[in-house]
Amino acid sequence: MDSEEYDIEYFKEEGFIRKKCNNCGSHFWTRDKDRNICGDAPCEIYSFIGRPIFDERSVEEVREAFLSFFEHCSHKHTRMKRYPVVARWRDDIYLNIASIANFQPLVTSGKVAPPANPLVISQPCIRLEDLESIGKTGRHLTMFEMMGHHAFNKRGEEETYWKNETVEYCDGFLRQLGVDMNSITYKEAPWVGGGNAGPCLEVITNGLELATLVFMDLKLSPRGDGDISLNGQRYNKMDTYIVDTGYGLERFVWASKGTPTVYDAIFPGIINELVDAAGIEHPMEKHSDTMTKIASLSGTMSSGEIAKRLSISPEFIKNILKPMESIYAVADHSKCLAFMLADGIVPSNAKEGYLVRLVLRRAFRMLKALGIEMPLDDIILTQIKTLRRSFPELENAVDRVVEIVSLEHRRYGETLSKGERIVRQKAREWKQKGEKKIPLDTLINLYDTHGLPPEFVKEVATEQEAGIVQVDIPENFYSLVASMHSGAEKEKEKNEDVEPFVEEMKEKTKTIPATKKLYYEKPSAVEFEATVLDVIDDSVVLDRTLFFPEGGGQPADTGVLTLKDESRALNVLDVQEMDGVILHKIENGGISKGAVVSGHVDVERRIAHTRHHSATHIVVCAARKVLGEHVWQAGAQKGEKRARIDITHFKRISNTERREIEMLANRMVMENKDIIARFEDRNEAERKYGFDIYQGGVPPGKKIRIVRIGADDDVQACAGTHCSKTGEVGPIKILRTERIQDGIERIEYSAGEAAVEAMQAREELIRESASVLRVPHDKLPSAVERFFDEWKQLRKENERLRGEIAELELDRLKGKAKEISPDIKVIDEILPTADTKELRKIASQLVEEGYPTMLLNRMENRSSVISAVPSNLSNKINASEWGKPVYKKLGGGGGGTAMIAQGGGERVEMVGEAREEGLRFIEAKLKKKEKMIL
RNA sequence: GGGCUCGUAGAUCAGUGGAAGAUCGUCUCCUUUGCGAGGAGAAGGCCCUGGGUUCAAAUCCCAGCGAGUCCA
Repeated sequence: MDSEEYDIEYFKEEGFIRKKCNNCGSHFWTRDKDRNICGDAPCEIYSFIGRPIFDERSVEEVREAFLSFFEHCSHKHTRMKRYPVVARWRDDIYLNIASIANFQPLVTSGKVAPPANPLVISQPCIRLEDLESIGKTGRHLTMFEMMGHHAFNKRGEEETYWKNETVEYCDGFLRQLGVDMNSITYKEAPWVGGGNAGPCLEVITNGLELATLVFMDLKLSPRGDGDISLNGQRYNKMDTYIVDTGYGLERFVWASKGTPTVYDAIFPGIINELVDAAGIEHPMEKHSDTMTKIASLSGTMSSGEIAKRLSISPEFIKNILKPMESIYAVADHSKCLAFMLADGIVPSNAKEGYLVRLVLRRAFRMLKALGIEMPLDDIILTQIKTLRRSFPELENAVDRVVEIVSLEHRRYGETLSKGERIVRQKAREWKQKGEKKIPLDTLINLYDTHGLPPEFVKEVATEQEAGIVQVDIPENFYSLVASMHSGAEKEKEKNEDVEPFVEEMKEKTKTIPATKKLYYEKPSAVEFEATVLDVIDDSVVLDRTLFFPEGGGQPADTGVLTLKDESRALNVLDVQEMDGVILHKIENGGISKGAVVSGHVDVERRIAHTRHHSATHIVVCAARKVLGEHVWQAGAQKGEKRARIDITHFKRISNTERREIEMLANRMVMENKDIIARFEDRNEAERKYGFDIYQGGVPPGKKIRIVRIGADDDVQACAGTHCSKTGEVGPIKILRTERIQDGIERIEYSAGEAAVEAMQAREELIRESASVLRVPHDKLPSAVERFFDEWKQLRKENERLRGEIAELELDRLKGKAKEISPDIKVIDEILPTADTKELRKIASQLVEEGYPTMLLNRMENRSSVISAVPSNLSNKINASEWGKPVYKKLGGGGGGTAMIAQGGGERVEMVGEAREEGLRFIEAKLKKKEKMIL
């Protein structure tokens, strides 16, 4: 990046000098002519520990100072409310990682006007990249507030402000706080992130980076042919250029207090509670010198290096530093969880829900290791009590937070106790096999499939009762797991084939004016006239249309287009929208530009879709009322006969809840509320209704279509077709609920005629079942139960009787034994009705009494054979070989041991011959033996 | 969105193609003044559902339903 990017007038006016860091080689600006290093860690140690940079301020004070500074500076910034920590308006990230993330990608690309310009905000952000470092480094936080002032500029329009003012304001704000101006350095550090990039200045004092001033004016070029190269990727200039600043709220508070860690600065209360609960002492009480030294170095080197440098004893690390790290991490995690859960994230095995579970389980683990009994939900509630002054909305969620956290705690406990059993058993297995160590792939497998961290496996496996098996945990364990998974990722390439096609169609439709959407203006019309603007392959573009294109889970309309002149009808198979241009895919071609057509929409299909779409809004609304505010639509599909929505919820929807949702939904129908759909200004809509309107996704554009039911019972951004009154939806019948993922429930339902049909189908099911059993409908459950019980009893009775028959058969069969050679009496019989089990039972009895036995049965379509030989004859006859020719005769196979074998075949008519075959075999065998003996 | 693992007695699990098992719990009897403990015995299984392969499937294959877990 060129150095003139940082050629900023304010620096010159103020007498800043551009220097090159003697240590790291990066360029920086400073007022101090004697300064030769950039001032950033690791080039400089934290010099503010124990020596605050400015007067002590609380989190609230710093935040307010920042927001009002920018509200009242010469560019009057508008103060914005925070956005949620879960980035539901974006499909590339789950969590809100920066204040600018609120405005990506639609505002930053210039497609949507900013909600205010310039603006200032303090945005709670969550970053889990450095999860492992939390508590250890003293500066990492999973959840922090990024204070930012943003100015959105567009080329060719009047500039709000750019680099010069940004630096001037930063300087001014630091001066107002009382920071020594000579200590400040502005370090040049090109910034890259989220598909954008630009020059950037890091604002540093006393070794601590307080803020980042980004001048975002580049975007990643999709084909890699951009003019500007950064970090090995090509970028192009954007049409917009944006001031994106990030001031670390917690860092300012830390700098003002000079505590050893940022955690001590922002959660002193929680930390004291945890220290007490763990029964230890905060090391600052007795070892404040050591702690201050460690803290000063913590930005510069790893904890291992620090320990070496300061010759800290391993005992001190184990007994004092390690527990403190966990306490810091719990304090941090509990705040992170407060925001995640209150903003509606539901724990799950997928997506953002997995992230919240990850943090939850880390916190549980550390609390357990610290021996703290206090439940995590109590700690989170304490956090919320502190936070509610600034974020009163968190308090609305306390009941849900408590429920989710204790539920997750229970689940985690179950996972661990199950894991304990698994590990113990595996350990025993290895012990028996003589293995001393658990193999690495097993260790990885235990984590991957059962969620058992290697530390846990080690703990259990080395216990006395498990047999003390060695466990070696490699340093890079977690990256090994990660690399194992990355192998399967190449599958995704399929999607890339679709992209060029979409690009191509976009290119082709680019010059065509947007189609007029009659289906919004006249929702109930079914016929229209239009002119053909263009024909692309088998798709027709009209100047206006009633055909609804597929979108938002609503399938496309079908119908016919009739050519005015020829009165020829063309079937419309599919309708798609490309950047406002609607493509009608037709079955039979022969249509040309300029033709006038009349269109006719398949009205039955359309109405069914419309009902199901309105029903979807009603069901989600009912579900939110029954289950809670955290319910968020995670996908939807409408059809003619049924529709489904996936919603986030932390447990299974019970039978009662399902019925309650159904009742509430139908009540909304019966109240015949108005459904009003109209286009509204996006920013205004967001202000009025909040981000809950984006349940079905975030539509592009400055204006968005808002669908409201009743007195704003439900408000959503939605492009679909809707009834004008809820009464038109007709009955709503929930068909089933399904758990498609942990934390996501799918509700399937029918509306209108389809609902009546569904109810009739169910009724028919009951009627048929009842008539089979010849009982009235209401006796069905008791009758089924009775039949099932009786069936079980009869089955047992049957088994018992067959046993008795077997006993009785014994004498009869013994009487029919054939003396083939002296002292050897063979029994071979066909017992047509006996089952295999019975044959076996009888045969084993006879064998015990010394008879070689072969028994056959004759079922409807197969015949089974059992052959058994007493042990004293097993050297002469092999039961398995004896059976072979018999199975063959029956057209099947079989086998077994020399003592007992079984088999059979499907040629039941051959049973008699098969039996003779068996007899011949054994005669031959015994006679031969006899001869040999003779 | 992708991967892996698991569904067998009330509970926890063995069994991995040739007669459904163990431990705990339950019940009955013995022992005891009673409880506990001990001894003897018994009951309790659509081996998740549906297809397929096989002479034969709890076991192998496919699909579904249910549960757990890891990764993006």
